[in-house]
Order: sequence, then C-alpha cells, then structure tokens
Amino acid sequence: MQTATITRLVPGVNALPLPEEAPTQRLTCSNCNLRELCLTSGLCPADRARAETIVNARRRVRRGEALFNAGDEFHSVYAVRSGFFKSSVVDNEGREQVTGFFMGGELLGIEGIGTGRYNATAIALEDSEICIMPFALIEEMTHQVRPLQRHLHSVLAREIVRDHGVMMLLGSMRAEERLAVFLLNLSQRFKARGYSPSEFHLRMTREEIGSYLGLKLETVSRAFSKFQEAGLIEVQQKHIRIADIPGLHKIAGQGN
Amino acid sequence: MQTATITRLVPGVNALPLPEEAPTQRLTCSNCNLRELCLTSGLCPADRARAETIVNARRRVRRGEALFNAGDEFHSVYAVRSGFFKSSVVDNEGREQVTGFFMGGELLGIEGIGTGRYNATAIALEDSEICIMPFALIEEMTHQVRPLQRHLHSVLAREIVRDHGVMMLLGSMRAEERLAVFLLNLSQRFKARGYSPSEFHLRMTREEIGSYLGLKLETVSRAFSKFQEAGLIEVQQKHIRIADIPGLHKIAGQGN
DNA sequence: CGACCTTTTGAACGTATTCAACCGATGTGG
DNA sequence: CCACATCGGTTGAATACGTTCAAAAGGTCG
Repeated sequence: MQTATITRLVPGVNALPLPEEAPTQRLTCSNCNLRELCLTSGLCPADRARAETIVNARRRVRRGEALFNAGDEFHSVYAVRSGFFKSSVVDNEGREQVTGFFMGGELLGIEGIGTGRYNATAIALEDSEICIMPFALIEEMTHQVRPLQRHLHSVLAREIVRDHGVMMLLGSMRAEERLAVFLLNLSQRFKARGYSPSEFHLRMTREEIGSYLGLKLETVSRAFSKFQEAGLIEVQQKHIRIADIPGLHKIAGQGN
Repeated sequence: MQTATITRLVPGVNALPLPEEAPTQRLTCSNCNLRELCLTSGLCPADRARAETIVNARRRVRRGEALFNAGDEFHSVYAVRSGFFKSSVVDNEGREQVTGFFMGGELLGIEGIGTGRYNATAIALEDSEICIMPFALIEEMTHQVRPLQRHLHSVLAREIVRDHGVMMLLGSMRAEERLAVFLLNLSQRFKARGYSPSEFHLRMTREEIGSYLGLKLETVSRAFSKFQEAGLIEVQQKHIRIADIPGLHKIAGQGN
C-alpha cells in the first residue's frame, strides 16, 4: 500500500523528469487548470508564480489507498490534482463518520495544523494524483506573498463554514432533504470544474454517502429510488442523471 | 438592543478610563487569567505583550443580545472575556441550528474571514463581556510575531477538528450518547477554567441543547431524566451535578 | 401577583433502522 | 474464459427510536 509514486518538481536527488511529462511543459500552478479552485486562487500571475514553489512534489494515490491516516504526523497539505477522495474519522467504538468528499482543486489535511497530527484519514475513491505542499513552505511563503496569507485564512474559514452547513444538514434535515442537498452540492462542484452538472458518476458507495449524511445505506438507496420514481433523477448504480434540478432544490429547501 | 457599552483600551477619542477600572491595573492579555485559553496562548511574555495590542476594546453584551448577526460584515474576531454565548445558523426554512456554545477564552466569529461576512449569529446567553480584536490588526501582528501566526492557524484548524467531532456526534450517535458527550465536554471546559467539573449551571435551554445535538427539546429532557434515574447526574432545571463521570463516559463511548 | 416561558411527562405516531433475502456487477483463480 | 466468490445495491417486513401533540407543573420576571 505504501508504494507511492512521487514526482519531484524541485531540483533534488530525484529531479529527473519522468517519461510522461518530459516532452510537455512542466505542470505548475500557473498553468494548472484548477488554479482558480485551489490554494493560489485569486493571486495575480506574479504572486502565483512565486507561491507555486510551495508544491514541491506530486504523488499518485491508487484507489483504496490512504493518502494519510488519522494520527499521522502532520507536515503537508495536499491538493487534489485529479481523482476523488473521502475523509473520515473513527470513534472509540470503531464507527466511521465520513467528514467530506474531495475533488480537483480541493485541499486535504489542512486541519492537521491544529494538533500537529492529521485528524482524519483520507482515502482515494479512484486512482488519483495530488500535489504535496509542505506546510512549512506554505507558512514561509505567506510572509512573502501577503495575499496568500489572506487566502490561507480564507480556506480554513470556509472549511468551518462548510462544516456548519453539514451540521445543519445532520441536525435539522430529514433523509430526503439531506440526499437532495448532497446531490445538488456535488452537481455544483462538478459544474465548477467544467463537467456536466446533471450527469456524473458517484465515486462513493451508498454506505459512504450514508455515513456522510448520517443515514444507513438502505435509507440512501430508498431515497434514490424515490427520487427516481418522482422523475427527479435517473440512477443506475453509480451513474446519476439529475433530471429536475429545481425539483431537487424544492426538496432540499423545505420540509417536503 | 444596540446599546453596546464599549470600553476603549487604546488612546483615542473615548480613551478615558471608565470608573470601574480606573483604580486598578488595566486588563490586558498579559494579566488576563484566560490568557492560556485564548488567542495568545503559548506565547512568551514578550510576544504576548506585543500581541495584546490586538485587543483594542472590550464590550458588554447583555443576555439575549446579539454580538453579531449572520450576514453582518466581518471585521473583528471576539474573545469571550466573561459570560456565555451560543452561535447558530438559520436555513431558508427558518430552522435554527446551534453550531456551538462559547465560554471564557473562546473565540467567536473567526470563520467570517472566509467570505467577509459572519456566517453565524452569536447571542449572549448571560450578561457577558468580550474583547474586540479587529482582524486587520491580527493579520498585521502575525507578521511581527511569528508564533502568533502559527497559533492563529492552529485555532482555525482546531475549530475544524471540533466540527468533525460534532459531525460524528450528529451522524453516528444516539440521543443519550449525544447528551453524555455534551455534558462531558462542558464539564471538561469548566474544569479547564478553574470551575467545578461536576457541578455547574447550564446557560442554555433544553431547546438550544436539542438544536445543537440534533434532537427535540422533549428528547433532551427525557434523557436528562433517565440519566438522573440511573444515578449518573442530578438535574434540577438548569443546575447540573454530575455524580458519575465514568458512567457518563461509558454511555458516551459505546452503543449503550 | 400574574403572565409567560421553560421543563417535564404521557400517549400516539412516523421516520429511519434493523434484519433478511435477492439480484447484479465486479474481480479472481482455476 | 468461465465459474465462483465477493461486494454493492435494492427491496420488503418488523421494529425501535425519536418526534409530535398535549397537558400540567415549576420558574422567572415584570
């Protein structure tokens, strides 16, 4: 499981360019198509060019493999370059709670700053690639590039805001509302990345969706079936087509 | 409701010392008994002395009064100097979700950095006093006092970790487990502030506890009664005595 | 003291869970 | 390449937990 493929991007012992990227331009934040969704979003080109030295390597993570585990020593923040992750925490009784799903441009592990250890486990739900950003480099760079500091604060704060949304979802909504909110959120994030907002593949199982939403997998499955009967979606295994986005919004927004 | 009593701590138009503090030493982070629980925790005396200029005023907030409202423009972070607050968000349908309770030394409003507006509403549950820390000053100071920057990151990250705990609670635990976890958490926080960990006053209503825990107020009340019958606590209205902390841990920890 | 708010408790109800069976898809080894 | 084992998903029936509705008692505050 620990056969990580690491691509060094900075001069060093392993600096030789790997075959698959040798002929083309090297991938940096400046030419990354996810730059406006990631840590350097909002920076001017000059600032971004300086900040992108934060990414000192990339790494492939295969489906099912852990990028990091809860309790591991924190040293780096990871940006999803491609693929899909879940993060989860486990309590004393071994119950897993999925705390989030992550796609291109989103950051993983950042809450490790608090204690010096990762709080959650991050697992790839499909073969993925991530950018490694040592936190020491990030902190150093925030002193040289002020907008980056502001943006780092913003990223952390928005994660808190996101969590408040999840608390609202878990604390006050019924099963079908939760699933509708979940589907709309995925839809909107796919859209922001240039994918279809109405047709996509779920990378996670019903059980993982259920864990995230505070429901059992059977309840998730039943809600999918009910949405399909109502003509709101078409669902076949992991393939989803959203037929009626306003209809889902109506369910998401109100007591039914 | 907006009759805020503001005590200026820095020279300025309203710099005259108010009667109640004129005769004694001025309250600063350096001599605040909450300093190790607050934003300057972990700083050496010299760094703290520099950083404490962040607090440029204090303000009284009376019971029931809002310190800030969701949607208000974000400019300051607030530290609870004395008293007790709740924070909550409201969805489209008007449902309130309490996202946290805050006591001495804890920070309010920090997630506003993300969007430039407060995400939640903060309401005093008893007459309280808070320290006002303009975020512009905080950001400026992090450049002069490196450990402060690290600590600011840490505070934000621990808020995320805390939220993950709440997600676990809301997503995977049953009513009595949730209440046990809640009581133990309060107990531990009172203890950290030098109060009795086994006997305290609940500042919030059953409804607010329920909102926080994703339960109805009747369910909270029943769970209290059941804990009392089991000899785990003595409860009379808002007064709580925890008689059997290990017993509560047992309930908090396991499926019953 | 009276009005109002909070809390408690009971009874009926409803939603999500649990238990179970079955089906389809996926992947592995002979 | 097929057979079989495994995993993920769907659906039904019974159950359990928390909610809803309701009434009444206890506190609090003007």
